[in-house]
Amino acid sequence: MTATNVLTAMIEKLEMRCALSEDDRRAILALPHTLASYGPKAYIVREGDLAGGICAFALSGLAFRQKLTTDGARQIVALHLPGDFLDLQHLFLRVADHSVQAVGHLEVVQLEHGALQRLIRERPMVGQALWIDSLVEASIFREWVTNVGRRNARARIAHLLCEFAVRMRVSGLTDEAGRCDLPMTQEELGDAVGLTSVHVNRTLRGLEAEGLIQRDKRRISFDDWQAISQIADFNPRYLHLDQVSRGGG
Amino acid sequence: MTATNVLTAMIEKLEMRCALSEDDRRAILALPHTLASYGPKAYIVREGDLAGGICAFALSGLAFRQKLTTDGARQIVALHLPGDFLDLQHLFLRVADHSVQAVGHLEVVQLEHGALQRLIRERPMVGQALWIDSLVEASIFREWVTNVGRRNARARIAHLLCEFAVRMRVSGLTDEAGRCDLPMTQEELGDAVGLTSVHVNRTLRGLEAEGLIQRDKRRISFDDWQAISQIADFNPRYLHLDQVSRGGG
DNA sequence: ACGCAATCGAAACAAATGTTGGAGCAGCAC
DNA sequence: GTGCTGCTCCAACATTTGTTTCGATTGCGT
Repeated sequence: MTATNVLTAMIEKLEMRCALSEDDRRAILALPHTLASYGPKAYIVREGDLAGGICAFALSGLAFRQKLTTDGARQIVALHLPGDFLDLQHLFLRVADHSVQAVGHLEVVQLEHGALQRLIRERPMVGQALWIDSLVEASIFREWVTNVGRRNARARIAHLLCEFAVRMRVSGLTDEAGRCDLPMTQEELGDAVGLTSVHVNRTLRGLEAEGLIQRDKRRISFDDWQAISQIADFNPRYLHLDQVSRGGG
Repeated sequence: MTATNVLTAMIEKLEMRCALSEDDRRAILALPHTLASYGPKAYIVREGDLAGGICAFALSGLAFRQKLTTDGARQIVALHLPGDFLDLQHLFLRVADHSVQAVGHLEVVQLEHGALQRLIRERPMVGQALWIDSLVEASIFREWVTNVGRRNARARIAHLLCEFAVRMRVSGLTDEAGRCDLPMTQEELGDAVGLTSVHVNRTLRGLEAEGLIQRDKRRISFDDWQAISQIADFNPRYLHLDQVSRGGG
């Protein structure tokens, strides 16, 4: 992947958030940046870090955000796919309140906070697009609170699958058949939906027995969208996929 | 409360997020605004609303954000005190993904989205302060995911109390003794921490029996901060109270 | 191909939390 | 005051979810 289309991917993402001018795009393409890659379980940001360094944009691979409790339990609070900003959430904060970790192999573009902040000051529309992106992430956090707080195990897991599938589809990452696989261990799944891996295993086997999902090794997929999204109580509104049409504020 | 010190409260809040210039403050004071008040359970924003109208800043009273599931369960995803912006989260979004509701009697200043967006464009530092405020809210959402997903009933409720107490203290709303009361019904408490009101009741009685909290009618308070915050696994880092010292980005 | 480590599948049992239903009590409208 | 209405408190019981443990399987490095 060349330097140019690396930043083009970022422009595409931002244009999903609000309309940009030719000057905006030029300014983005002029950003100083470096490519980096992380191995499985590598940390991109670590809770407690003094932020203010680097903001990454994912090109390929998966990552998640997580928090730890004092007794060692982990809660995954967000998933990230290619095309997501990985720590816009810390852009203006002094110290990281959570960690960001690669799932498998992960490739990113790194941008310095300083450069990004300068861009935001000089190209307000780009700033707005970034702001909107962080607001959409916040909306997803709220849905996760609801998912973990008010749905049972079946619905929680189904909901996670639905969110993942929709986001993959929107990013053009599903296969020809429109299917996609979620390559997480059952323990990671549990940490994302507030369950133990044992109960995730039970629930997953149940869903498979009912013919609602298929599993192959560590990958989960499904093809009856209607059925699974109903079980999940899934309404994509919170993903704010309609932002494009808004144009600039 | 006069129009002037109404906006002064807003300036104070924003200066907790980043340093503002004299011009910034003047621009804020020049904002067109109206006062409004809501009765108990009145909606300030309703899920599904086309956003783009009004952004409120709370002057007195409590409010919370909530989402509903299809089968009617409610999840409260945030609490708001005097001095909080009530729907910065929707400032740039087309349709509201959740509701904001008054708890008791609530007084606010209303600002039009258009006016706010103009202010952001003309005074970038004010924009940054608002952005930071929304990032801090997002951080609180993440902590709530963790609270609901990975702590037991005792810890969850204690954590909510701790968060409330710290935020009240920071806003200068505690009484002389540094105590504060949380005037929510047990059902509302349950909806905030992902439990039923029955289990909230059990847990609350347990905490009181152990001498960790006191209750008077619908109000809960405590005075052994050490004890309660340990039970809650409470670490105030996620509230990002240290933003002030950062100055401008 | 071999062996180690991680993950999955599974069962028995334990604990936490939810459900239902109802009694008592406070606040509020009249 | 009287009668509602909503909240608190409580108990019995049901259900979901967690814990522990272990064998089977898979992935991976050599």
